Amino acid sequence: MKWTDLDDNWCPVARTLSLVGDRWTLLILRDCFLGMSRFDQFVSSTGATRHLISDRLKRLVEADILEKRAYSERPKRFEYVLTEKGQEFAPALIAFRDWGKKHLPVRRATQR
Amino acid sequence: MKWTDLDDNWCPVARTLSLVGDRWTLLILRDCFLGMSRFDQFVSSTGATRHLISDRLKRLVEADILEKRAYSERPKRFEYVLTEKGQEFAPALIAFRDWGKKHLPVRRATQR
DNA sequence: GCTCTTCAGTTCTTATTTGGAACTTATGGC
DNA sequence: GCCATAAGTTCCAAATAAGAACTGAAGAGC
Repeated sequence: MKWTDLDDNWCPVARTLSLVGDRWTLLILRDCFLGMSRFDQFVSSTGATRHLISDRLKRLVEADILEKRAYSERPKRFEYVLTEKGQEFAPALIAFRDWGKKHLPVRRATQR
Repeated sequence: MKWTDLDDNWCPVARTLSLVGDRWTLLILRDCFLGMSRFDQFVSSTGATRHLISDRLKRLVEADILEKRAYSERPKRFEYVLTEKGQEFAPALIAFRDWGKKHLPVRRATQR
């Protein structure tokens, strides 16, 4: 079964996962909440390949979670900003952050 | 970059994702919160392959999010139950559920 | 005893997705 | 003319997942 097949699952958690339940997608959203909006920012911040970022941004725009808009006409340059639907995803990321802070402390250099 | 490389990222969201930022892992956790605990239950409930479930359960046990314990000695049978660390992941799933309920309504048969 | 069923996996081969790096296109600056 | 920047796309190799069949231990029914 493919993960996109979850999009009409009875469970709202599964439907949500079919759309954003992927590390890179969630990292892109995190970046948006941190104020980033441009392609190359996402690439360097997440460490994902350009290919992946390109694909995930397309999905997010299609799902109306991000909006792609031109901030420059010549040369053509775009930025991605959270829609209201996207903004409302904040509680999920906050829950991830809090859980990570509590249960996954950063390992120190001495422990590596 | 591989996703497991996120485990010592400065960002708690990224660290959390390196552990559970994968659809099947999150679906397994959802099932645990719904009261499921056995291998075949996870397989049929999530629709993932047995291979995947096997792999993800191993990770979750290793991360101390689930505990594997025998509920029968002869024949050997196991169940997987949430640890306290796992229990505390609930807010994230609740956020996913609420967002999905609000923004991703189930499509009806007539629309397919 | 023999066959069927359940559970908790493992193994196998094939298909899909990712990773990594280079290339493209449009423009601006020096 | 040459280099840089932004936002992608293209290519091939490597890693991961899909799907189905197989294993092993035991119990239930006949």
